[in-house]
Order: sequence, then structure tokens, then C-alpha cells
Amino acid sequence: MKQSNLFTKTVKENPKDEKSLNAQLLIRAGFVDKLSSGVYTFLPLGLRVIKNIEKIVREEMDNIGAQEILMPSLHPKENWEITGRWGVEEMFKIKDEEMGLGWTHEEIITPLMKKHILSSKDLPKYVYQIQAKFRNEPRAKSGLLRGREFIMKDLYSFHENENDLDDYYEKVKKAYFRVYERCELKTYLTLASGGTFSEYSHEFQTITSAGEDTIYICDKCGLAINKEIKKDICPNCQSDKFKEEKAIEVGNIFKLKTKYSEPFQMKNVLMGCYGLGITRLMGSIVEVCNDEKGMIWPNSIAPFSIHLIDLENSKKAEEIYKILQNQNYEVLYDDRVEKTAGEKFNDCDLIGIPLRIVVSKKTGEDMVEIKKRGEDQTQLINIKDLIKNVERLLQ
RNA sequence: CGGGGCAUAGUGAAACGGCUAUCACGAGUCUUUUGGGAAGAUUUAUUCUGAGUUCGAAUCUCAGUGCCCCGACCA
Repeated sequence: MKQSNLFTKTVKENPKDEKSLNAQLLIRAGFVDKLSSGVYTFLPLGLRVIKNIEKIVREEMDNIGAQEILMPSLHPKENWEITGRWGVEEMFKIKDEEMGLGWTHEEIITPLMKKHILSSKDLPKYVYQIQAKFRNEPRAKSGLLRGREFIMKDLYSFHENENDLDDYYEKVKKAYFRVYERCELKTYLTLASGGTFSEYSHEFQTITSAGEDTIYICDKCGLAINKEIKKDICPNCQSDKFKEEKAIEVGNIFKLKTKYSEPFQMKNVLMGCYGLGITRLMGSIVEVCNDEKGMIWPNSIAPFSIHLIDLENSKKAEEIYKILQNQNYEVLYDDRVEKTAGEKFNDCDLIGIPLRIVVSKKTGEDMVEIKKRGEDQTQLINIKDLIKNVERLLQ
């Protein structure tokens, strides 16, 4: 994409009404726009990141046999009365009080699957969606970390017996770790309260000062324990040494067992539910991956892989743009003629694309300069060797 | 939902109850520029809304709305 066509602009000053780092950087760089508290528009750069994260999540969900669907956001009251959750304060309700906006989807998925699971022969089944959730938060905060409207992947599984639920639960756990690994985000498996229907649930927590949770990480085995269920001894390895950290929950998996199947008279079906906040994951990555100049995106989810900067309005840059595109690299090509070198470099650092290629008079006829975001070292390379070097540096 | 704070140009800031509401950046036009936000000229406002106090309100009071932060809440 040519940057001259990108309709968004970067801004130098931090927005006055955002204190959290992820919101400040994402707004300044033109990834998101705030509509109201906890409600954001995803602009072209931000949407590309969302799509990249979703792609990873879809691949990992499909990989464990889950089938994707899309459920409505608008929910009839009667479904929620069946489980006694119509009164939950988080729910946005439509004026006539006969419909509400979905903040989770057990009330929809359970009767849906009841139509298709007619006997134990139809089990197990795994179904997920990626969709906007609405929660009337008493206090939206921290940019993308706690919104009133946000994108979430929710997976629901249906089983004949507890062993089968347990097996699948472990598969999901592994799939979640693969998602975070591919996003290059270190997460800790964390024991959390399981509500009334299970001893524990499992959270996936990322360490950041922007987080709202406090977790204790076992020195010996690395399992973390949420402060809400504070234990003195690690249930996994019996060690009593922990490190306290602030963290943000980027995923949560639950064994629901019959909590929702029973009210909908889905006899002898056990359920699990598995949430992963797409937009929260994006915000968390920004909180973790940045420096004083801006964001530093992992290559797997960056809006583009390469930021090509032209400082001399040359045919040469245009040619390099074509060469890179022919090799299927996603390139943001800064072809803006009216911008100074300083502005281009600062925008580049703020946006945080993994690899920067500069074309200028200084680089000479056959050479370009190449540099990784987050590193100071630049190198001059011959255009003949460009693809080879790009390949190497993006690994 | 309890507590605290804030609301002025596109963005960020300034202005004792008193002069034509100031500055920087951005954006538009023109000229000169181009390796870390360049220079000059010129253009860019219903001071959140409503009421009140006052000779006079961006400034004080009340109400509303919005936003931020702390806490509570977060299947």
C-alpha cells in the first residue's frame, strides 16, 4: 500500500483523554479512533492487525476440529431468562427490554446445538465464532484492554462424558499457547476461580504493569495463580516460592459442565467454553512491545512486514516496491513527496513495522539501507541481494 | 456504583472576574527545502450544554453531559 493513499494521519501529541500506553500509541499512529469510552473504530492499519490475529486464531481453532459459525449480537430476553442471567448488569438492553446485546453466547449456542445434537452419537462437537461482544462495563478503561464493545473469539464444546471434556480442554489449552507463541506474546497458564461448577478455570496471563490482575508465578514450575484464589503452595509442584506480578488476562477457559446444558434441557451433555479477546490481545501486545518512539510489532501480526521509505522520489523505490510485492511481501510504501526525512522516520518508528528499507541519494545507485525496528544497526545491501536479506531478517 | 480530576481551534497547551481569547504543531495556498518532525508569507474559534451571580464570565455558582484516574465489580 502506498502511504500517500492511506487516509489516516499520525499525530505528534498524545491524546489528552487517554492515559494508557496502548491507546496513546494506537491513536497517534492511526490504528484506532475512539468513539466513546471503551468503544473504538479500527482504522486500516489497526484492522490489518486484527485480521492477522484472527487468522492465527482461526487456524489454531480449525486445527483442533472446531467449526466456525457467526451468532447474532441481538439476543431475545427469553433465552436469558432460562438461565437466570437477564438481570446481569453488564448486559446492554434494548429499550423495550425484550432484546439485549450479547456479552457472551451460552444462551444462544446451547439451544442452537440442541437442534443438531440429537443423541450421544452426535457428540462431541466444537463450535466457535469471532464476533463483537458488548458489555456495559461500570468502568471501561485502559484503551483496548477493557472496552464496552470488543472483538472476542468464543469456542464452545459439547461432550458425552467428563473424560472427553477433559481431553478436549487440554487440546484447547495447547492451541491457546500456540496462538500466543505465534503472536510472540509470553503468557502464563494461571489458575483462577472456576465459579460454582469447577474447581479451577485457567487463564492465560501476560505480564504488564497495565494489567488489572495480580498473579503469583511459581519459581519452580512456572504455573501462575491468580490472587483471587491465593494459595500458599503450588498445586502443581508443591513449591512455596512465588513471584508477584501485575498481568492482563488474554484468554480464559472454563469447564461449564452442565451449567447451561441443563437449563436448556440438553440432557447428559457436558460443555466447555473458551474465550480469547482479540482486541485485548492487540492492546496487550502494544503494552509489551514498544519503545520510546512507538510500537514494535511481531512480524506475524504486523500490519505490514516492510516499511519502504523513499527519500528521493525515485523510480528506484517504485521498482523495489514492485520487486517486494512480486515476492508477496506486504509493504507499506512511503511515497509521500511533501514529507521530510525526519517525519518519515518518526512515522515509521511510531507505526512499528518490523523491517525498514530506505531508498535515498545517500544509499547510492544499486544499494538500499535495511534495518529492523527496535534495533539501531542499519546495513547497506545490494538490490540484487534484497530478497535474500529480507527473508533472513524477517525470520 | 463510591471517590478524585478534567472539558478552550483539527491536535496539544495558555489566559488575575476586565483590552480584539494567546501560543505551538497540524491542515489549506504560494515560494524555498529533504537522512531524524526545515524556513518565510497567508488562512484556520458558538471557550462542552443549559441556567444563575455580575456593569462585565473561558474564569465564580448550580444542574446536565462527556472523558480520564483510584476503588468496588468483572460467567
